[in-house]
Amino acid sequence: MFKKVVLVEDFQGENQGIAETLTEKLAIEELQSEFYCDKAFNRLKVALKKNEPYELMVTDLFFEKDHVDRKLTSGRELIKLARAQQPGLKIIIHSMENNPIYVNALFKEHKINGYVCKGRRGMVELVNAVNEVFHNRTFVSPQLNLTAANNTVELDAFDRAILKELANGLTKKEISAKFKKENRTPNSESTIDKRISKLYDEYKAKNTTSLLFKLAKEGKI
Amino acid sequence: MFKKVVLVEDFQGENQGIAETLTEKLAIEELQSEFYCDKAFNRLKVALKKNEPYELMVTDLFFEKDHVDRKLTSGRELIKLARAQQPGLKIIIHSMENNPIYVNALFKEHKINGYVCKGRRGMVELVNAVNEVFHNRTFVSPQLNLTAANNTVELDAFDRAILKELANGLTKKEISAKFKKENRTPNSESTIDKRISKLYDEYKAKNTTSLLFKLAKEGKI
DNA sequence: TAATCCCTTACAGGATTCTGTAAGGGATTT
DNA sequence: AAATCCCTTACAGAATCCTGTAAGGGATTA
Repeated sequence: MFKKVVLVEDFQGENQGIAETLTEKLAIEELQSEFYCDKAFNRLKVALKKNEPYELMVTDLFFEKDHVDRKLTSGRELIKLARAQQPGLKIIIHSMENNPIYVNALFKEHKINGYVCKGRRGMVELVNAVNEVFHNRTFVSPQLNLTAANNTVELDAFDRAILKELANGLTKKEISAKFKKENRTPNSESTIDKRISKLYDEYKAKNTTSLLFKLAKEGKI
Repeated sequence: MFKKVVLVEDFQGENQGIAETLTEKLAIEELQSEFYCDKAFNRLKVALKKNEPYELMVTDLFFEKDHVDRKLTSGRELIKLARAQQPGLKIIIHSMENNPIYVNALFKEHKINGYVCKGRRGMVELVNAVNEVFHNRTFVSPQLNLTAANNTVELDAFDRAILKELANGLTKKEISAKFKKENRTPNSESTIDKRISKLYDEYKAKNTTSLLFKLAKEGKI
């Protein structure tokens, strides 16, 4: 089993519960609990320098903001840097996020090794995940169903820029004017119109209202 | 200190962490961990019958649905029944919810004794909360700031009905027609117009799009 | 060079939204 | 009974949204 593991989770209760599971059920010898991404990344870096690298990182994705200054504000950023620095590190995510699209992206982009949803069976699954990952396999919470139809399309920068202004209540004419003023292009009302219409199709929305609602609900914006 | 405590929390990791805190840090002698509201309520009932009632309940608010059938689906329902059955029971809520309006309502309607936000300092706060409540005081997580300006207004049933249809992309005319068909009242286009306009003021939205976006983001709908 | 594709832009008209005025009815107050 | 308040409803005009057609330019391909 893994000997050296770092746990990154900001919720105190959850952190404690996971730590107990990892040390009791899985007999991890050296477990380092962290509450901030920056601190965790530092741990990884120092350990690597000393030639005593961590073997596994278990991390959350979303971290609450507080009075402490931070460079890394999300698990995603932490993972990116950690991967770049130490390609062999095993990474398991333990998070509330249950959007298959998002999770899929993490597997593809950052080569994570496991994904566990927080929930009723969170600890049972985590134990399984650690075991699987230890044997060089991947693990995904069953409820996620990653293979299911993920026919949604990614939003590009232009889409996002438009959606942001729509969310603020600007009309298309106003958005066009704003883009022109800020020398952003494309910026004509027609093109903006066309883009939004395309999004209607892609997200099966009938109008801007339902589009923004759906995207907000899915956490895409 | 309390001797007999029931903990109701569906997330396995969190449940474990809290249990450890309560038994280790607070020396609770008899702690019962439950993952479902129904089971917790049963525990309370049986203990009361035996004349060995629980003194404190620590509970979450939101419980994930799974394959197990359930009558009580939320902490709120559990609290209501528990209060009715055993008015002297102390209740502390430990939840993600950080909407002051909602928390305020819980204090007013159900006379809860403490409210702790899940988060970085969750366990520290929980220990404080239990101590305060033990001495017949109340506790609220500092970040909640219950007294602060809560100028947001609750959405009533009519508001919600309208917003739901708007989110689905129906026009006001369609909503009006639908309400008429379903014999729901009020149902005129004008009244629906007026209601939505009122919501613009209350939520500082410029149009339906920004209104739905804001409400979705705030988790109100 | 011509053909084709894709993106941007313009324009237009029918539908919908947004906002204001106004009228009627029920409940409460004077 | 009269006055007042609040909610519902109708209507209307200006602004905005939504959709379709069409034209122009750059890039790629034949």
